[in-house]
Amino acid sequence: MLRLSKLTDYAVVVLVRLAGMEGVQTSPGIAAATGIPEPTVAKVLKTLAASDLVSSQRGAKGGYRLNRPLADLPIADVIAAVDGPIALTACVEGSATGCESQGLCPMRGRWDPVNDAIHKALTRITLADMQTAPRPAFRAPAGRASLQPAAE
Amino acid sequence: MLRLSKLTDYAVVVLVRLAGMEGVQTSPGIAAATGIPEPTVAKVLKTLAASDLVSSQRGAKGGYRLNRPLADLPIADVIAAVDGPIALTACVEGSATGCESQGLCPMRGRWDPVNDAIHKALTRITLADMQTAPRPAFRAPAGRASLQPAAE
DNA sequence: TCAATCAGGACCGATGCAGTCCTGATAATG
DNA sequence: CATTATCAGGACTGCATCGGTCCTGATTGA
Repeated sequence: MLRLSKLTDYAVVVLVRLAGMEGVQTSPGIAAATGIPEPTVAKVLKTLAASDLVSSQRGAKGGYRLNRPLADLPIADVIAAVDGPIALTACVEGSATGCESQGLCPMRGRWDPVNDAIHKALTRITLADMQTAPRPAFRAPAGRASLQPAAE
Repeated sequence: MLRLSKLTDYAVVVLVRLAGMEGVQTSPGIAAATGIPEPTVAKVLKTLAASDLVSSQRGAKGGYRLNRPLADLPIADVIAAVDGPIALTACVEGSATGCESQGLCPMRGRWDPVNDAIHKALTRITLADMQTAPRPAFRAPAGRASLQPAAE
């Protein structure tokens, strides 16, 4: 459980890749570099652009560019951009009309502290933290420099 | 996203209900008290029993009983019992054979710190915390003793 | 022996996600 | 100005998972 979508995982990979270059990068280019299928990369990029995590340049010589440095990009933002707001139950966030059995459910709103704790934890961790995580990509392919292992 | 299953929500409701009584309680009884359909309650109880969160007494006059007080029951345990281990991606937990593009994925294992943070946050919060959460069910008229079998 | 209750599945429908594709808008270039 | 490369924003489908129900035993008290 608590499984987040693959798209979010892809988004992190794409963003890290995007951070490694100065100019704009195209969807096919990123797809080739990361091994993620091109349509999927395009979809992820569009989603990230909609949330202002990346900027897009249309037309020929266009592409995408990272808006903020990785160290300033909490993973919570990425998850929120791709997977929607971070909420643990369907019964959360002032959806007064969502829960079908409001009168019966004795736990209404009880998940709020849990959600808050998770949100805080996810806001603390940035993509830079994930980039320098202990595990150093044991078989990094060509085109991507091997990351230095960093003790936590 | 990060949505946990309804079953987990039900489990919390059931456990809180279970904590309110001394002796054993039957599935139909809990179903009537909480408004959750009886088969679903039975399923939740069986799952919780499999994880030793509750004890069961078979036969006539049987039922379920809570094993530990709510204050000693972190929400992480409930989630793990109902929804399986807490892990954010499919790429996690030593599944060296799971990821189809190991060589390409530069983020292998990068989610570990995130998972760890979430697990810690979830372990800190117990069911007692959720029971006494700030928000007291803003529209539950009769507290928790609604016996209507969810006409919806 | 009989009835009540849990155990442990199988089973089906609905929901949501992953992934692909299509059509248009924009901008550089010859 | 025409062409081409690229993003924008959908719709669409197949698949997996989950929610929920039900059935057949095993156990135990009366």
